[in-house]
Amino acid sequence: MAQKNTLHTLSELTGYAVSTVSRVLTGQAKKYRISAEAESLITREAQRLNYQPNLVAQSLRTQKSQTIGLLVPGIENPFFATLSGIVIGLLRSRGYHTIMADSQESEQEEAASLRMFQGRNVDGIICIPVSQTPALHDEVSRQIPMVLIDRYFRETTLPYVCTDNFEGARCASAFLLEKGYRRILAIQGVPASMPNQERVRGFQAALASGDATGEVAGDAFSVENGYRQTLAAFQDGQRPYDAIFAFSSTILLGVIDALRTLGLRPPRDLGVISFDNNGFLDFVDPAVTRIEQPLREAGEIAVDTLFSIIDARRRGLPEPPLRQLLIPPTLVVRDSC
Amino acid sequence: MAQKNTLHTLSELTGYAVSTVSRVLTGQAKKYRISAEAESLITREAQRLNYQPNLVAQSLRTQKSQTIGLLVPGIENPFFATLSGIVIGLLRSRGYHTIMADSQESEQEEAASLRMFQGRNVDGIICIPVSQTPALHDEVSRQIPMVLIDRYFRETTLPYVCTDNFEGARCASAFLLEKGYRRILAIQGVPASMPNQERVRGFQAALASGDATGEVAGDAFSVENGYRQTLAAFQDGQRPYDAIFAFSSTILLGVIDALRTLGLRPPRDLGVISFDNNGFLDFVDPAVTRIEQPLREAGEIAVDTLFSIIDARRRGLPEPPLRQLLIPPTLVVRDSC
DNA sequence: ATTAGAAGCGCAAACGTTTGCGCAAAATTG
DNA sequence: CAATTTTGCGCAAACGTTTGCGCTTCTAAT
Repeated sequence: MAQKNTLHTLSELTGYAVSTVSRVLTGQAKKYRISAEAESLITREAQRLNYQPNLVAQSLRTQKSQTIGLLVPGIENPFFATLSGIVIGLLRSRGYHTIMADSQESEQEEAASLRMFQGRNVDGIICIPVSQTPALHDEVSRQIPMVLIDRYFRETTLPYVCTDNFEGARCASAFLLEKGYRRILAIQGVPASMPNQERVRGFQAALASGDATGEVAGDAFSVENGYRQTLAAFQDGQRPYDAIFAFSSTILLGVIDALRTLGLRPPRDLGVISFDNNGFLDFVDPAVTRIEQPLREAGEIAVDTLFSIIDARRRGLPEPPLRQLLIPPTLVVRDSC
Repeated sequence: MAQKNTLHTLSELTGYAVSTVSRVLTGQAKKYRISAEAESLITREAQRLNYQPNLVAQSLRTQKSQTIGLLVPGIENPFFATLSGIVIGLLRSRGYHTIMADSQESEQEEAASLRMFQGRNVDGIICIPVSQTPALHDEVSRQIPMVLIDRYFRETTLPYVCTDNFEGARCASAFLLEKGYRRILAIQGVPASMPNQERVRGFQAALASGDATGEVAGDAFSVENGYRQTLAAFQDGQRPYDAIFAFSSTILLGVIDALRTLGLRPPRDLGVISFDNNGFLDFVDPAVTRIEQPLREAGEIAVDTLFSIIDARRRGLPEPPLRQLLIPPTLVVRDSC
């Protein structure tokens, strides 16, 4: 069985008190005027034993954990996976660890995870919210700095950094109209989520100004949903739409699959446009015209914002100005419409 | 500022001792014969205050954490992201939380992460190893149950569950040969990693039996690597190979991209085959023939194995039989060769 | 009327740190 | 040489739990 080395064992081995050992190992030797002799003896012994401080005890004592909680609604979705990867990397480069939770789009799970974060003394939370009301988030964020990413609440005092989904959807829709499409089917994701609502709004705003018609269907950011909705719309050889606007790349895959089943081929038979960045979209046949979101930038801003709050609270300073940001996405034109 | 509720505050509010409160809230009321009256009062008050036990203190005291450490070599790779998602989900369904670390293919980072897991009292570790020698892993695993997934050490007493990469690569190569391809370029990932080495072996084993020739190039599981190697191989209009075997879906994307640049089109101009499962591969033009790995099954076995060890150690039982598993992958035939 | 057992609960130690305070010895000063 | 300061380090409390043990009080049995 491996050794369980504590300050106490080091104390016994070196003959110095636990407190002295602690001060040496936390680099406070100078500050507390520990002799060079003691310092080198202790560090040497710590090296030899591969001493690893018990982070749990440390955290209990200092009320910090060098850990950030990351809450996403479904890690299996490549969009969230990519975003998570970016955030985890950024946190790591700041010396912070990440504890991940997955709410699976469930408010229950979300609440449980937030509570768990509280109980774990995480130093901050980055959250893609699922719930409709910010009550719990507000409460938790009074104790632990939190910033929202990708989704946000309409009226909230929580900082957030999200894509300007309204503008993105408007822009995508306008592009379709410009290309001459007139009957557009938008296949949406989770209807209650803010990005989705904004995309619906953007879609409708673009339609409002012209003579085109549009409809919204669907209920999940999933391949299945894309498949199902497309099949349903084009059943019996009908062609009620001449373009499809998929609200995510997962939905898009379902659409493409369904179109193949139906024997329809974009852009010949109808136009297709999507949301989300995903390198794979360039390799789909045909390469998909899409709205790309600045994920890395969003991640960076979110992490920055989070740490500025953490920092301010630690030093007892007033909270930094509330940062609520909508980053404009960009249209990437390819061959699908 | 939000309330910081501890057993102590509940104790004061209800008039019962901290220990009583603790026992009630951990469901030990019967066991310790706490009166129904006390129990209901305490639970009621805990509800009202939204009491959330301090998991850090709990963990320090009980030496458990309800947390598993997950170490991957690069979360941005969709393959690892998918696998992570599966594992996180499985752990969650067992009531365990996940703390994720990313070694970025660096031994240094890997070591730091494993030490971090130790310091955090995680109850178990699931690891995709990066290091070449199992020394540290062996040491850590004496203290904390660990199972390897996806990659393993050649001679190790650590349990693992991985794809049978030799067989997968052999099978893919054999398929190419069968289709008549004779000059094959294999573009590999991280050369030192076990799956990669096994794939190289499988590739060479398949070639050995016939009259075909093959070469191995590349050094990373990345899109760039695939792109670079393909371009380098086919420069100056040369056609030294009639098929490419990409060792991962990321590499594959680079290959496809390069082929487009070069004006070559599979399967007409040459055959292409890949490793990895990734739903997107069906939507690439042309749909990619590939070796799919049973990710979910692997995740399930890994988690099962881990908990069987955790369980055995907790109850002081002997370790369960060492489980070292190679799961055979499956060939999925599409249109790229 | 004593006593044994049960019922109901509290004391205090322990988990491994960090840190304010204090104390003795050595060094410096007047 | 006495008084003061500096040097070097240890004591013990605290973070919030869990849990072995033991202390009362009550009931019931002898």
